[in-house]
This record gives sequence, C-alpha cells and structure tokens, in this order.
Amino acid sequence: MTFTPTAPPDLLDGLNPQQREAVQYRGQSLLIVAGAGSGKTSVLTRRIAGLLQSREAWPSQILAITFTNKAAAEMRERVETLIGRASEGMWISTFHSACVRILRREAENFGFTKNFTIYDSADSRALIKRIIKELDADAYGFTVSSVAGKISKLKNELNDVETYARNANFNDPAERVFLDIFRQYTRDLQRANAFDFDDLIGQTVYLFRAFPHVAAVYQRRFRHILVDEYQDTNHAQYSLIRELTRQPADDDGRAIGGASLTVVGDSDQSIYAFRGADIRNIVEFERDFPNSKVVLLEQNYRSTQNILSAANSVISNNFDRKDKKLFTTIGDGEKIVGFTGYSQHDEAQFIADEISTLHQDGVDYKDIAVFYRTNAQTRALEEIFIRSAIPYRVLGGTKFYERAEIKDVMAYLIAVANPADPLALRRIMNVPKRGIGPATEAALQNHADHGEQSLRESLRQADQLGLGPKVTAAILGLADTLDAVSASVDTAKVADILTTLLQRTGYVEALRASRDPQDEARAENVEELLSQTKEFNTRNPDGTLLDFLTEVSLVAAADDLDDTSGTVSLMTLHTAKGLEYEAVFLTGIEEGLLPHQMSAGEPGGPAEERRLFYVGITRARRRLYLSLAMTRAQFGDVNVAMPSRYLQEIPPELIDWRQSPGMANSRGGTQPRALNVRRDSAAGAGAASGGSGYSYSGGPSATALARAARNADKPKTEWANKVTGTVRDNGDLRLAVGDRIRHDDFGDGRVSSVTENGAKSVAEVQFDTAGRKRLLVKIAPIVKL
DNA sequence: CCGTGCAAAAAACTT
DNA sequence: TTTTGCACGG
Repeated sequence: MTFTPTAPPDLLDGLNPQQREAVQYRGQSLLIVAGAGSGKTSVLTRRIAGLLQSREAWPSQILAITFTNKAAAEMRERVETLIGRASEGMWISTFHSACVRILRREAENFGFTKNFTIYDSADSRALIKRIIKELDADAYGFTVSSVAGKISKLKNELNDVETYARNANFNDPAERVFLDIFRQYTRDLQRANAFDFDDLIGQTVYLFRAFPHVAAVYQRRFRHILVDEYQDTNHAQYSLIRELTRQPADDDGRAIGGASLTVVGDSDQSIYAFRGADIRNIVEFERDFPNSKVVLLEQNYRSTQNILSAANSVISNNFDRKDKKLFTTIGDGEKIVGFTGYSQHDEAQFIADEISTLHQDGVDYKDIAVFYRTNAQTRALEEIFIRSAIPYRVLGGTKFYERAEIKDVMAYLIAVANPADPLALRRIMNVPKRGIGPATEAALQNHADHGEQSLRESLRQADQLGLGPKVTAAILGLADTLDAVSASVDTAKVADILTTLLQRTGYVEALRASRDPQDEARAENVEELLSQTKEFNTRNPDGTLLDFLTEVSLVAAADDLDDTSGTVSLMTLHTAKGLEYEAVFLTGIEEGLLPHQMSAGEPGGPAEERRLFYVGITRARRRLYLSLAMTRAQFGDVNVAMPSRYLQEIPPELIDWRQSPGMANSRGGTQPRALNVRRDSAAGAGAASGGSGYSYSGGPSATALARAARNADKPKTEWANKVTGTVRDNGDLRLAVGDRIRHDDFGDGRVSSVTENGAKSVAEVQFDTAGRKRLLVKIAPIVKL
C-alpha cells in the first residue's frame, strides 16, 4: 500500500518544508490546510506531477476537483509544464462537470438518456413558477424563490421526494402543498429528461449507491482523488467523494483498495453556506477519514505584511476557529488606503482616479481588480469608468447567456438535442411569432397529456386538433424543422446546426425587421453566439452539440477571465475567491452591504460575511483600498449608509484614510450617521485595540496631506457630492492642451494632455478644485470655454 | 392573436 | 430603477 515516498527533487524546488511534505506524503488521506496565498495550487500541481512522474499513477487514474473550469484548465496546463508531456486521460474539472461526464455515460441506467438537458437556476425557477400556478400554491404563501431555495437545500442534503414524504408532517396543509410541488417538480424533470444543478451531484450519488457495479467502474478507475476548496463542499459533494473513495465491490476477484484522497482548504475562506457548503466537512475531516495526515501551510507568498495583518486581525474576530496566522517575509509594504465618498459615484470617482494613478505608475490594468458584495453595485462604477475611459470588464452579473435572445436561440438548440424537454420547446414555440398563442399552446399541451406523449409529439399531430389552417401549418412547419435538425444532432457541427435553425426559422430576420431599436443589438448578439459556436468547433473539432450545451451550462463567472485582456476586472467577492491581483479595491464596505442585510437573520451569517471580507482582503498582493459611500441609492431612493463594523476590526494604524467616515461626515453630512465614530479621538489618540471604541485615525495622515497639496485639493464640499455619472454626446469635439473647459461635476479646469484616438480620445484635465481627472472626451459632460 | 400602456413587484452571493 | 403581469382595443 505504501509507495516510495520520493518525488524527483526538481518538483520540490523552491518549496518550504510544509509544502514539500504536502507534495510527498503518500497515504490514504491527506488534509492540506492552506491559508490564503500559501501556494496551494503549486503544491497540488506538484503533487499530481509527482504521482505521474514516479509512475505511481497513470493520468487516467487521477481525478482532481477544482472550483472553476478556469482553475481546472490552469492546473492541467501547469501539470503538463512540470512533467513535460501531455496528461491525457486525467480528469481535472469541477464537481458539476465531472458529474455531467459520468451521467452522460450512465444515464441509461436509471431512466434518463445521454442527451439530457441541464436546467440552470432560471430554468428551474420557470418550471417551479408553472407548478405553483397550476397548484394554486401561492395561496399558501409559496413564492418561486422560497420553493426553489427549499428544494435546492433538500437536494444538497440528498433528500429526495420520498425521503421527504416519509418525514413530512401531513397535518400541516402548507407542507402537503410543498410536497405536491416537490413531487411534480421531480416528475417534470424526469419526463423532460433533465437535471437541475443540484441533481447533477445528487443523482450521481444516487446512481453510485443504487448501482454498485457502476460505482465500481469509477472506484477502480480513480486511484487518486484531489479536491480543492474543500471548505466549500456541501453534503452531496462530500457524499460523492465518499462513494468514489470507497473500496470497490469485489466482483471479479481483484481485491483493490479505495482511492487515496487529498483535500485542500481553509475554513476561514468558507463563503458558500447559502449553497449548502458545510464547514464541518473540513473541520471533521480527520474524524471522517481516520489515520489521515494534516499539513498546515501558513506562510503567505502573496501579500505584504500590512495586508496580512489586517486580514489576520479581521478574521480573529470569528470565534470557533482554529487560530491560524498568516505571515510573510515580503515586508510591510504600503499602508491600506481608505476612502469615504459622499455617494456611490463619488466613491467610484475616487477608484477611477486611483486606478489612473496606479496605471501611470506602471501597474497594468489587468493587475487591478474591484470587488463588491452585490452585482447591483456595478452600475455606478461602470458609469464613472466609462466617463473616465478606464478599460474594464465585469465578470458574472447579467451574463451573455442570460439575454432573452440568446436564451431563445439556446432553447432551439436544446429542443433539437433533447426532444423530451417541453420547457425549451415552449419558449420557442412562438418565437419568432408564428401565431401560436396561449390558447393553441394549451390545446397542444392538452393533447400531449391525454395521449401520454411529449409536447413535441403532439406538435407533429397538430392536424388532428381542428385548429385553423394557418396555425396548423405553422406548427407542422416548426415540428418539421426541429425533427430535420434533430436527425443530424450527433454528427453535425454546432455552427451548422445553428445556421440551419436560424435560416429555417427566420429568427434573425425577424429581429432585423423589427422597429424596436434594441432588436438590432439583439440580432448582433445572435451573430455573436453563432461565431462562438464556430470558435467552439475550432477549439474542439470532435465537439458535439451536447458538449457545447454542457459547456455553456456550466461556465462560472471566473471562467470568463482573460489574463491578457488589459482591462480592470470587476467582480463580486464570491467570484474573487481563488484569484489574486496586484491592487485590489474593496468597495461598499458598509453596514447592510457587508455584512449584507439578508445575512443578519441567518445563524452564522455575520461570521460568514466576515470571511467574505477576509477573502477580499487576501486577494491583494501589494495595494489594498477600502472604500465606502455615505449614501447609497437603492430601489430608486437614497439611503444613509454606515461604515461596516468590520472596518473597526482593522488596526487603525494600518489604514491611511484619504477621507475617513468622520471627515466626510463633518463636511457634507447632515445625517446622524456613523454613530460609532469617535469624532473626539483626534490624531488617533485612543487607539483602543479591539475595544468598543471606534477609532478611525482622526485626521488625514502626513501622506494624505502631501497628496492633497500635490493635487491642489480644495475642500471637497464644492464638488465631490455632485459626482453623478452623467454623460453627454459631444459629437466630434476636439480638445487641445491648454484649453479651459467646464465640467458638470468637477467645475472648471485646464486640459493638460490629450491622447487623440478618434472617438476614444482621452483628455487629462487639471480642475481648479477637483484635482486631476481623466475624461473620455466624446461623452464627458463638458463644454469648452 | 398581437401590441400597447400602466400598475405592481422585486432587486444576495453561484454551479 | 428595472423588469414583469395584466387589461385593453385592434
């Protein structure tokens, strides 16, 4: 059982003793407790490379689970670089991708087929919405999101309908109704030959448990299983790992042990409780897997000491955790910069200005990231970034694939790939308009229900329904198109399938013919999707339509990252996990946002929000900025915002407040905000550490003063609270160095430099009171004086 | 069946 | 502030 414990020395180059041990240890189970930035990816890749290089394992015997597809691709690449050869056959993927792969191969075992559809959250919700309506369940107070949440939670705990029914309290009418919903939801998925996100994991576990001979195939195949971000696994994922590492049923006389398991994680970075992640999976690892080895990685190779001290100090406020302190030999580095804006636009303007400065100082845009708690916060940032000509990219948020026109076209592809799926079919039945209204749809559905057949089947029999000749012809035409394309689904290229569909349905023409001005952009999006399918075929010559649909369903926000993009990256704190940047801006550090309102009621909520803050802080290599706004507009009206409680958990001497909450308050604030700011504690007098006193460093530091002088920074009341994000079309306005201009938000100023680039010309303007700003000439709200 | 207009609701994090 | 649901007339 014990292997030779020596990996060739080159794999250990530059590793510290703990890292070496994590690479070299050979045994049944290993837990690597890896603090932020402690080089765990490096350790994991070297561990895999070591197993391959020493011939302890073939590539096909390795299963590595990562958090995103991008991380998987990177890991594969790094392993290949290390051992200098292709590692074909190795499974490196996310939980969901690995399960889809297994399910596509094994679906026939339990009533599905390999061309099943993956329902994303929106699809699940659409289905739930239908069911609630049908059962009149809203009368019992059920909403789509409450039901979706409850079902997801149950599935993450591996509770299926029958288990739930056994324990349900039938005296409670609401519970009976919920059971009906759950039952019908499950039945509809099965009939549609579809899995929702949670099913991908849960049904794989079910498959393994119900069919030991199927499980044995994978138990024998994977000899080494490695799981990254183990602290964010939920019960279903944990069970999957358990099943995979079990000793295979000995049905052919070859006794073989269970696979070795390596997990890497950090309970301080557990931020997915809302998705069912159970921190106990990592905390109780040693109990779950007896005789396991634990290796601790605490040396941080990423951040400066000031950043780490802030992170350590914040996270130490979470009790119930194993004490762990990150350290570095890099040195203190710059202080953390703090800023309080009057509004979210003011905050965004500060960030834009700082990014310009960083860029001038030689930091690439791609090495800068802006994080926020909620996607809604991007608006102000985007408005200001556009005006300031800062190249940026938003990860996640409203994604390309969530646009209506893209969902339509995807629904065509799904309908073709999986004829059993009524959800996709219903979506496209009357898009583009064919005269198939709600009444006709109901008639078709009715026909399907009575004949115990699929909706697709009743489309083909539309002539038996006694509908009008026009409608009947339209339905038969659609059925014909879908059937014709379905026939070639396993062999044809995705781009060809899509082209045929678009041609036969006239989808794009319908958009182009519309007089809605937005439809032109929609048509372009469809063209963009078409070129994506072409790109998919190039990248993936043997890729089928199913492969394409799978890839699209499982993309994560962080998968979109393009390291060569040359743009600033904007993303949520959740998306930021696992990434690192030279300079990081953490925005909206306010009560209500971080910690978020919704977290207050949940057990462990504030602690999880603190971990989220901790994750954000530890993404930064050299520069960290913390910003907030005094007021924040939500749902149209403006609310007063208070500084986050977590700010006072950072030792005040680590933060250089360019504009502290206290300062902002004294100038423009009229609201009783920041009640916990001790305004009297001037000059950082009573820096009571960890006490109840709020102690922002009282006044601006020497650096801040020097900077203020440099920028000719006059009292900010004159302009700062006016920053709005408005834009204007200036046509072909040209500016020259020395021109005087007037800006709606910043007042008068003098152009100090211009970069001519047509519509993208950028001017740098020294304003009389507002400092130096970068402006995109074409749209800035300015007039030449 | 389709398009329009107005009222109403919903806005955490994600695979 | 933006998206969605519903009632109306064509």
